[in-house]
Amino acid sequence: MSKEEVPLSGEEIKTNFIYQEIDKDLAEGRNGGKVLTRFPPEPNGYLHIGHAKSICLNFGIAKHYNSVCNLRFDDTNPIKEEVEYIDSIQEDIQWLGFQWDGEPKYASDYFEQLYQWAVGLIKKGYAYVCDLTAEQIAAQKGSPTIPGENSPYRNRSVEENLELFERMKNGEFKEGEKILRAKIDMASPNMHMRDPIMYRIIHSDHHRTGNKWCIYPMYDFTHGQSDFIEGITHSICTLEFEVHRPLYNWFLDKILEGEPTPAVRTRQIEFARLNLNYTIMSKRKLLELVQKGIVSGWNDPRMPTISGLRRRGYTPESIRMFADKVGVARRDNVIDIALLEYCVREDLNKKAMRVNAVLDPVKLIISNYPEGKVEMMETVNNPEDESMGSRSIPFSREIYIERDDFMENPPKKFFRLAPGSEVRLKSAYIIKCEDFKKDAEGKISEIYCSYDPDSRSGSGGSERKVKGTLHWVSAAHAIDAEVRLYDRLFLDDEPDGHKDVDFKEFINPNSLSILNNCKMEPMLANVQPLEKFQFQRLGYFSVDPDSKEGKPVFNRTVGLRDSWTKKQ
RNA sequence: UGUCCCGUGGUGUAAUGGUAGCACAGAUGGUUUUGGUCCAUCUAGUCAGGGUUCAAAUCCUUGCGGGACAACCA
Repeated sequence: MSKEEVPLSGEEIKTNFIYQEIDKDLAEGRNGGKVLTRFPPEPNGYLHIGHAKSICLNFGIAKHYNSVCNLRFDDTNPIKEEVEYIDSIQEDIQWLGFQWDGEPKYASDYFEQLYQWAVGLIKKGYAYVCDLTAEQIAAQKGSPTIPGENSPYRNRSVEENLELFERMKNGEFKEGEKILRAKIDMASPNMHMRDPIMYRIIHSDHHRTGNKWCIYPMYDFTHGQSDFIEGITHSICTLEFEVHRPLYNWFLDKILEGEPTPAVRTRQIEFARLNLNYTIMSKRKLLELVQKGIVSGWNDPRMPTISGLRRRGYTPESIRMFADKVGVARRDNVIDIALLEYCVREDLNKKAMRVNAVLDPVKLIISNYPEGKVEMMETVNNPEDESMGSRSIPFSREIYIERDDFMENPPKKFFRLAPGSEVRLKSAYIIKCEDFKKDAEGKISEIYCSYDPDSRSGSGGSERKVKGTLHWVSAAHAIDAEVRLYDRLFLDDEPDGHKDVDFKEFINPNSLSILNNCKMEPMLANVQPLEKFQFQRLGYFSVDPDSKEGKPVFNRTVGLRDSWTKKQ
């Protein structure tokens, strides 16, 4: 693939094993040549970059095979699920650039059908009501190496099971008093086949069905059937569900026993979930960060959530590019966060307007430049994209430059400003440092320079080469702005990989630093939330929604690649 | 002492019995009015042993290593 063709999900040739499996199914004539996928989040948290991988995969497959992808909320546990999450999930998927087929679907839409199937399984002798407590069930379940024991309720008559299940549905029992279990094999080497629970009693209102139900189906008795109802051909999920696959197939087999062969029979295919170094991906732990106020919310720019990345300044294109580059396979993986950063730089390099912003300003006075004079300097908006044109920026006698760009005693390869040295002011003149002043604490307070009037950018005399080029803003014209710099949230490359240390122990105390005295060129007074810029020589920055009229707030998405500080 | 899955450069991912390739990361040089971009070059890999074959990363086998599974979560 050439550099010109930015790979986007579903738009280029796929080589991962899932596509190969689908091709195989198609070649064998399965499912009448149809392909239909689904993305099935539980609405119990915000989507994160790991979900983005799954979204790109499922929607990408649909697109590749000229089909569609369903969005289905797996909402079988009213205790954990909230409408806020349903809304955020839809927003995030659409922002990523994908659209599900028709209306969003809900597992709860199928509660009635699921109930009927459960009754059917009881009648066929494949399910029974069990009175054991959670503790008793755990005790008689055995372990991976020790077979379990049968429940004393395992051989209740069909009639009794039917009556009891009906009474469970009618709310005649307390939570935990009774459950419906599948009758499979308590000695199975697969723990999930040891008479798994199909229904439990929960006396909580459900966000969609209200108080209609007080029994709720478990994941295993819901997911495969929901796929089946929707005609999903390939049910793609992560590796930890692999051991559920026999059960997924068992329920469908038993439900379909005695029925005509269906046109579509879903196949579950598992792939390895995404892991990122220096990052946690567990929804439970992300929720903990939110609830304990360690971050400002699910969309804190340090969070690996889609909404966090969006606020940080990531683009949908960059995230899709990332999803393509990490690939899809079955081996455990830990992706270097540098790849994510590469992707957003790659995207923004082509799109972002270059502007001048000085984050840590120090005043520089050009002694031989006339007081009160203002020149408008032409500067190109994006050297990577001529069509973005150019603009004018004001230049005057007093400017701000970056404190880092001056050193009193520079090392040999320092190309910036130092006593007696010359630098180019980007899009303006070459200046020479003549003197500087320090305050009482020994901090540089002012720098004095002379300029070469023949060196104006674009003029004949501008050919002269100097080693360094600095960004700057005219002091009289600069606007004030706030900039938020982010560093990784965790100092350990695998924060939740330590058995004896809680992941919160690794939180980086300096993951956020706020700069309040930044000086920027005038055009940045009027910006819209999520607008993106390259601050010349610094990095990519995105306008935060906290911005106020005349006082913008910028989030640093990612710094530019920097081969200078690396050398230090 | 169980069942299942997985082992390709530092990190990912291709090669599906026929030249181990690509990307990120790292290093070096060139261009440059961003120490950015771009360009060029380099570093570095098939977990180990045995077998099948003209030929094995690929098939078989035995080890070794990693992971998943014992929620009325999904």
